[in-house]
Amino acid sequence: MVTITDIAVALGVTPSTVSRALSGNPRVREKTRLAVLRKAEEMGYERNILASNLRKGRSNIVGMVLPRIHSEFYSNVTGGVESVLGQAGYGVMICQTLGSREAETKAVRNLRDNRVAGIIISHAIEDDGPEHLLDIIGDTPIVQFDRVFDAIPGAKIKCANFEGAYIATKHLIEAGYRRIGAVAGFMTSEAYALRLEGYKKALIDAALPYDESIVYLDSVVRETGYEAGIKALEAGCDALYSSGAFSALGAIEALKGKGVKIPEEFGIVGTSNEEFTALMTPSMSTLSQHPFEMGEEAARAFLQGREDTRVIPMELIIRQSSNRNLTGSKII
Amino acid sequence: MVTITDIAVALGVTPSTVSRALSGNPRVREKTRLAVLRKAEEMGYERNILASNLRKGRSNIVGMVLPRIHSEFYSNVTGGVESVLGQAGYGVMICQTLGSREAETKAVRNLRDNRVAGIIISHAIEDDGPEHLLDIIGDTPIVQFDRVFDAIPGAKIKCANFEGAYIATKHLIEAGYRRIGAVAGFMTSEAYALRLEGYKKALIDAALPYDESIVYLDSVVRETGYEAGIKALEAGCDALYSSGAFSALGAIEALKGKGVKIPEEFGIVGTSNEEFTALMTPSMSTLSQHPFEMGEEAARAFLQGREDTRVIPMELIIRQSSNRNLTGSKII
DNA sequence: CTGTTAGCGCGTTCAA
DNA sequence: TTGAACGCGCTAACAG
Repeated sequence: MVTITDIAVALGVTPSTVSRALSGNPRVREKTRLAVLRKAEEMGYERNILASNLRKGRSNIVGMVLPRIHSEFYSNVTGGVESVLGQAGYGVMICQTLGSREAETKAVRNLRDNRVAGIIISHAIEDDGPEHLLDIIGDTPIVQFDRVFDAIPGAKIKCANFEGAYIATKHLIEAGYRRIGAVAGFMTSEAYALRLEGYKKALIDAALPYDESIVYLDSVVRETGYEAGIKALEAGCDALYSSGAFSALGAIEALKGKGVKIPEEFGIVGTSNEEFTALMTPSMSTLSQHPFEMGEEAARAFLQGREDTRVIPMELIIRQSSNRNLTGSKII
Repeated sequence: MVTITDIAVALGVTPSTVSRALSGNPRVREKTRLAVLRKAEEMGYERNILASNLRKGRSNIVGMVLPRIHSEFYSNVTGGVESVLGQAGYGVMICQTLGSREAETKAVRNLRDNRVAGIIISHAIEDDGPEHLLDIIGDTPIVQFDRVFDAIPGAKIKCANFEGAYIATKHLIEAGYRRIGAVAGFMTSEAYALRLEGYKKALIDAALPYDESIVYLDSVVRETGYEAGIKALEAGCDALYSSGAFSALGAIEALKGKGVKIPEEFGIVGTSNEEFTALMTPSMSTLSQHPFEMGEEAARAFLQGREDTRVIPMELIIRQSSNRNLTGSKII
């Protein structure tokens, strides 16, 4: 394994000069720089990043902490992060928490011990606050996305949850639905709480009543969506906005099972543009969170050392499940 | 930041002893070991992995090289890898190649420079051989999965491509279909070539003719699947086995567009149990590759230093798209 | 612009 | 069973 010292002796200079030339330090003559580069190439030199990391006290790796990697949303965010950070010469190390606060704590501590250059994190669903992290992150730059805690310093990338739910609900209203329920998720999550607010605001702006009896607060999975669909029907609803995609799927299945025609008799919009939403029958209208772009943005926030909060707009993708009497919106 | 030297002075011993005690070296008195451990705990010592890595010449990170992370298959493999390696104290660093040989070469070189403990890789679709990697992997342990090259030493995790395509085709035959075409993919990929062989064998075993005119050699994407569906219909087929899921989707769309009833008039089985296959209408029968298990197996191969080849069975999941006259198979 | 000096923190010799 | 000493390879401060 050839080192900078080898190059240095071969060239009759010191390791410092070689190091400078290799790392693009301007305090080195152009001629020397070229000579070093050529010699390094010639001798098949490969920088020992481990040594470099130790010397600098920081690794060239950014840790990503997320509930799970095998999900449409998280895998796309990760893809976006990797594409930007890889370009910039950083490695991306992933850690799954499976929604457990304990696993998240362990992952962050492990990353801290690895002296990672930064951490990009979306908090575990179990988290009800940032206390378990505050004392272990130290001075590691941290970028939060999607599920964020304001009490943790650093950049934050959020979805436009309020605005998204607002335009989704508004779209249902414009399509002529009048009694619109919501599969809203747990209010311990800021994201879900904001979506519910957006839904509420859209109703109020349209002078429609906000009725808590048709707002279903539960996890946004297929089963609870199914139940919500049944209940909404019994409650006389003609539409549902769902804060999840799988819960919207469950609702559609429930309604189809009851022989209800979608979108003629009942309209549905889900959240999160999972692949299946475009391929099912009827295809599902959804709010896309642009996960890949969120990942890119998170990576850029890290690279630029930003500390601000950015909001990524949601995009309403209108498909069959709500496409009745359409008035001037985007169809895909 | 507290170091082993800090602990050593606090205890009146040398850093060597502390190092030994901490790393479980037996050449240290039990009493001393306990004292060191307690002191380390008390002082909030965290081992500097960077220094440890440099000293050992190897990092505690395993690199994963794959075409892209945002796919059902790869994200699940990655999930499996991370869950096993995370447990074992390794970090998982991901690198996307987007199918480019050049990007793959760069990624592997980068991992080598990072002195990773090992590499888990599925080759880029552009790769037509392992030449670009042979001279840069050095002595890094390498585990290949799915798209593998036998010329690269080390463990290999393959799908049971031949057997999977065989049982899928056999299932179509047993369901009563008689002229079964294939959307077969490019033969430059061993995986696709083996699937075609399995398809062929099933036909021959059932005394059905193997007809090259209804074998469509093209990429297995939605568009080519659509075209294959049209052509298969014109060629008088009553079923298709597809080596991809999206190509099978395209074929189903083509047939539905032509008013062909599925599965009554036409049967389809796809490969790769993408989430949407269960949720579309009609739901698609598929071969599941068990990607999560493949990832776990790849990780274990690395941990155990294995060099063998293991084959993960495919599972036929029978859904609506081929569920006609069913004779004793599993339905989900 | 280049050299000198001095570690980063740990693990592993060798010697006691 | 412990200590002393060294160096993994690189970078940064300081000096010239």
